[in-house]
Amino acid sequence: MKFGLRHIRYFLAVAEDLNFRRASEKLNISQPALSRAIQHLEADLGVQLFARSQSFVRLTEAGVVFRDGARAVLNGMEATVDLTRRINRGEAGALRVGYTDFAIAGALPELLKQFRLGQPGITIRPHHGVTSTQLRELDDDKLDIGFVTGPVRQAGLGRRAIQTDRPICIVHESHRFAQRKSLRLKDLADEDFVHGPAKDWAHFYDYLFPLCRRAGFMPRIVQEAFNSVGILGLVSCGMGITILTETIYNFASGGLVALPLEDVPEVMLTEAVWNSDKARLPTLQFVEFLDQQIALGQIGALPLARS
Amino acid sequence: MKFGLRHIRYFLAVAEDLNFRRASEKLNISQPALSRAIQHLEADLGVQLFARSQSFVRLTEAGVVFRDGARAVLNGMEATVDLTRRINRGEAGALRVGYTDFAIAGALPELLKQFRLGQPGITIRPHHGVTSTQLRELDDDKLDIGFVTGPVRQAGLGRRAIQTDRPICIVHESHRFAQRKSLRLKDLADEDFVHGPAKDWAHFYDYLFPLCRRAGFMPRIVQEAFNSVGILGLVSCGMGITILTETIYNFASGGLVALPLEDVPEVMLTEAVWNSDKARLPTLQFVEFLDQQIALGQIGALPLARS
DNA sequence: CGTTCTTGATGCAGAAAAGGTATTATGAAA
DNA sequence: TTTCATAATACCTTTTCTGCATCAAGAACG
Repeated sequence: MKFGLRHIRYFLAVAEDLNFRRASEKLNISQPALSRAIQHLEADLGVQLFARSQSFVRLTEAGVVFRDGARAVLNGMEATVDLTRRINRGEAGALRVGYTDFAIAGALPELLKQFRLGQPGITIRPHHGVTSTQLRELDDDKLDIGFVTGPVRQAGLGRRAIQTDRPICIVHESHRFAQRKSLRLKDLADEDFVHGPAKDWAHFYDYLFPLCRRAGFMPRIVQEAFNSVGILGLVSCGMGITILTETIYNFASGGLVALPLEDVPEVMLTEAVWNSDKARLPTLQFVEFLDQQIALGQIGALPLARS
Repeated sequence: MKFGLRHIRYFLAVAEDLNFRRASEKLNISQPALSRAIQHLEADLGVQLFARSQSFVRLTEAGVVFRDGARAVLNGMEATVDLTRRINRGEAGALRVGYTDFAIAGALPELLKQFRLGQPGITIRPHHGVTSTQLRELDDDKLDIGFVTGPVRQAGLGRRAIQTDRPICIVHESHRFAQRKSLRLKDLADEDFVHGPAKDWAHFYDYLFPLCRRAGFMPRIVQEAFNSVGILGLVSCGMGITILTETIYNFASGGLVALPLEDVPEVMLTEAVWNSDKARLPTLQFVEFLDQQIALGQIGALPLARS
């Protein structure tokens, strides 16, 4: 195999036209150069690819087989080159995105959707994980960017604020609290609570329950649902009240009233973090995208309060 | 795309070793030549494929993608070259084989099986067809070789005798004919006949029925089976007698007696025929194979009588 | 801390390959 | 026969590739 891609291109041109002169013109080379290139190819293969005389040219049986194979090879090569270049420009590749429960319940889905519109070549690989897990995975280069919730005190990480969640109390419009402007935690001491799924919402309750303890009570759980939609549904039925975040309340249907909790000043910050050193191109593109979204006011540290 | 297969081979060598010097030795070129070639490839792609310093070489992300694609391309190219060469040598390709009912019931299956053992690269494409159809298809280059039965008087065809079939009368061992050495056609005038499938056995009956007519009777058909096994099975049950060929009787199970027909001297000759002018390599190889088999006495014009 | 070794890159000259122009040989068409 | 078109060949130029010698920069080692 001494021949190159050049020979293959020449061969395919002749195989299409079955005419050396016309093919040579399409290839922008002289006819003799083309003749000799084909001769070299045939000599190298040890196979006659064209049956030719001065008056006609046609493919031999072996020539037909070679043409089909050569076409496939050339197409494959072009596809590979194209993909390689797109990877190089960051237009293709994979982005491994970690997320916490809060991220996935908040801005993340829309964020990923928007990003994919702008970068359809980049495959998003979402990985669920709590904050500590994500930080370890970032370090082990198993994650490109993480959406983590809560304070992160690790150096060498780039970060952008995505959303701040403040707990709110959600009650049905027929509830005795419905007319009030706001609540205090201790007002909830005797209420029935609808609880989120313990496994998926662990982080939220790790944050909330200490607050309740500080207010002198433990929430009395009367119902548990599988997800936020379920929680809101049970509250809608009057099964009890719940504490969720503004973000999640945005998905609520009618008949519900959200009440701020006066004595809970803390907010839960969800951030995007990535390893500045190991950042690959798709990561950088995603960060750039995040900055655009922040500039547009779509995401950031301001609460997305429902008007 | 100015690079050639040479660049790809060089690239893959470096991608495997991640060491320019060792790779250059494996490629039997000097290290500077290899460095240059890789530089040209990268410049042509506009993509850095290797991250390198004086102390280490590793693939970039784009390099990994290019390596995988390039491997596939090179493998595809080698496979194509190999197939092309085998086609050229007649070791691969397709052989379109026509056959009549007699051929397929006789020597043909074993013949094709043996041929495929010796030429596993050649795909056999069997086409059923009566003699006249096969001759037309040979002429139209829709068939490479035909197994035809009966006299063929067409010029320009190569031919080899495959088998001669003489009709025999088959009866159950309890039949009154069973003790006889031979029969004459007219003996059968009052017998019940088991008939082969009209469609598949048309040629045989076109040959046999005129003989019966000459003997002054028409066979009285009492049963019809789907194939030769079915016919023999019905004869085994005592449903009637039948006339088949020696070839087919070779497949019979026990309890049956074959009786020669004294007054039927004609034999049915099955021949392989092909177009000498248009013969492609696989065809010639098959003819050569036939000649070998004839030399071995496996096939030919001698009747394969059951001892 | 310097020495030595190894690695990849570079300069240059010779070799090889590819290309172009002019021409030839051979069928087909007029 | 003449003319036309085709593919092949001859000959020379240009481009590309290669090897040798060498350089620059880390790594290994005493």
